[in-house]
Amino acid sequence: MGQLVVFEKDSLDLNENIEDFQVVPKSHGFNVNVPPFGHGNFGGHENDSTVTRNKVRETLRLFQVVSRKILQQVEGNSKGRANNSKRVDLQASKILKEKGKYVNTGKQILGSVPGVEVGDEFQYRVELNMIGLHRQSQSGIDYLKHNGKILATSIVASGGYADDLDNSNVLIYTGQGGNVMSSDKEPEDQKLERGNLALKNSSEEKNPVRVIRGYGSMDGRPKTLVYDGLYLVESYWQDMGPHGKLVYKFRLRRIPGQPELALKEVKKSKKFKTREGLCVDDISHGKERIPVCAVNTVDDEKPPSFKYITSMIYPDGNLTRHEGCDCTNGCSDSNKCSCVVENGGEIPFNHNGAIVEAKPLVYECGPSCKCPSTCHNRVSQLGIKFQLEIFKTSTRGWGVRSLNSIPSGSFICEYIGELLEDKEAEQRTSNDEYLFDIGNNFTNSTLWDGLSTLMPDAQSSSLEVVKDGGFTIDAAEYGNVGRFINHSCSPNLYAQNVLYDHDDKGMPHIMLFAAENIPPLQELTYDYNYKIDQVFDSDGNIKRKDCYCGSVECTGRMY
DNA sequence: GTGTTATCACTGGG
DNA sequence: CCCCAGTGATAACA
Repeated sequence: MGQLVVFEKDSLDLNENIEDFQVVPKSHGFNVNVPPFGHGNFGGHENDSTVTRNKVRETLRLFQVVSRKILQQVEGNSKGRANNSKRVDLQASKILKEKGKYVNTGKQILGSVPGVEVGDEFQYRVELNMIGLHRQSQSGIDYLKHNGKILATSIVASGGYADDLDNSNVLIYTGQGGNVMSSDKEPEDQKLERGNLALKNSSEEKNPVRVIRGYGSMDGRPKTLVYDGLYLVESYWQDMGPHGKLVYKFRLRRIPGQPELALKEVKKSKKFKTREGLCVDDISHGKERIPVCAVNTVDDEKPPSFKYITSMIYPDGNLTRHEGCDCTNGCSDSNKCSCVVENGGEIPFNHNGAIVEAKPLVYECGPSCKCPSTCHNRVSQLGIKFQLEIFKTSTRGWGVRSLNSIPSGSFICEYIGELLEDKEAEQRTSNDEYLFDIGNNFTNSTLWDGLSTLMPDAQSSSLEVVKDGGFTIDAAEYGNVGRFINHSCSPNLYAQNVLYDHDDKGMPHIMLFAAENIPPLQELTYDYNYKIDQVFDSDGNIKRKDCYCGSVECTGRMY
């Protein structure tokens, strides 16, 4: 057996890494894989690594939906039996493990993990475990044994100790042990064993160590874990800890050549006000609660002009008013609240405002309900929550991205414009780019394949499917930020039909929600759901449009 | 194999 | 917001 590990430049192959370590002569040092930035949708080739990427995304997406469903039950707006445990993360991960949805389950991996990219975000430690990024459920240092010697594979820097979490490429990490975290035991000197020993060995062997950083306070609720890439352990020493006992300290330096974290880029640009310099102006002209900037670093083009509106324009006539509920003390009672009943007995959102799962149609409480605007059954009607900006892409015109991290299930924005009957839509000459065909909007997309096998009761049979109403939303002249969101065959958003102010099921509001955790500056996309050779012009000829989303699933044609 | 223990979790209450 | 105790699952270790 040779030395350690790791990855020749072209050996991203998952199976090789799992079956056994590759042998690289020590003198060559470590050849580090630098994965592409973002979610790997751009310019990818169909090979094992992109396939693995999709598996990782699917596993995480399923986990997020399942954990939200369990949380929904725990929060008590459910008819189901109450579950005692509040650890929705652990319950959800157990289900996925039983169903064999874990990824990278072979031997532990030193270096990059297939399918995981710098900047990927997570909400729970167990997510790291599910995809083989960091196996320890609580411990911050993960390691493997190779030829009788233990080597660190990954660390989680959550700020539980006084670690240096600044924006530099250097991280000072405190070792484990010594009863530092437990209050009921006497603190003692940390020993050079377990994780501490592994980091020491990694320092000597100069093998790459994955770093996952936690942002947000330990007890403050919103916490995000971000995969920060590969580091080398430069040095280690003993230091006096805050409790008067010796602790180990490790200095890690980020390996150059990896993409910068978008999180840091955004912070930096805000600090130096460069983003304000990029921002042409608020395209909503103050109509959104949060300004929507336009940035263009590609060319001189200005955003196209249109009239910004924040609510749908309906044709003259008779929209049936939504019959509201009479709840004055919360809308959680599945029997009393008529809106909850329409949703199949459960509020489709968690208390933090995340949608639980995709449904054919969601009923929010509305203007004719007696409940206040703080009702948990009002989410998408309240407008944009994230700092969105439109930006010029290199191949697909303008696109939309967020400056904030977006947790899976979050509401993004409505697709707003003029509602037209399809007859009228055909007569208009609006650019296809700014049309949304409501009939296309099937929620049973491939995004959620596999969910039903995990949660047998996932879809209640009583829910109606939106009929093909023959309506189109035209956002060419009047619209909102939603008109700029591009299509992708491998999207990170999905379109959800919602009713709250009227009852016409054929023309629901089109609300876009996050289908996964989305890092800052990653382009937001959804599946336009066109069918190839099913789009016609006014003369009845088949129309074609090429797709440039660049994802593995992309057929090259949008329609 | 099987029991024991350590662990930069997580939750909810005060 | 901060601190704390109670409940936990997982993997390493004996």
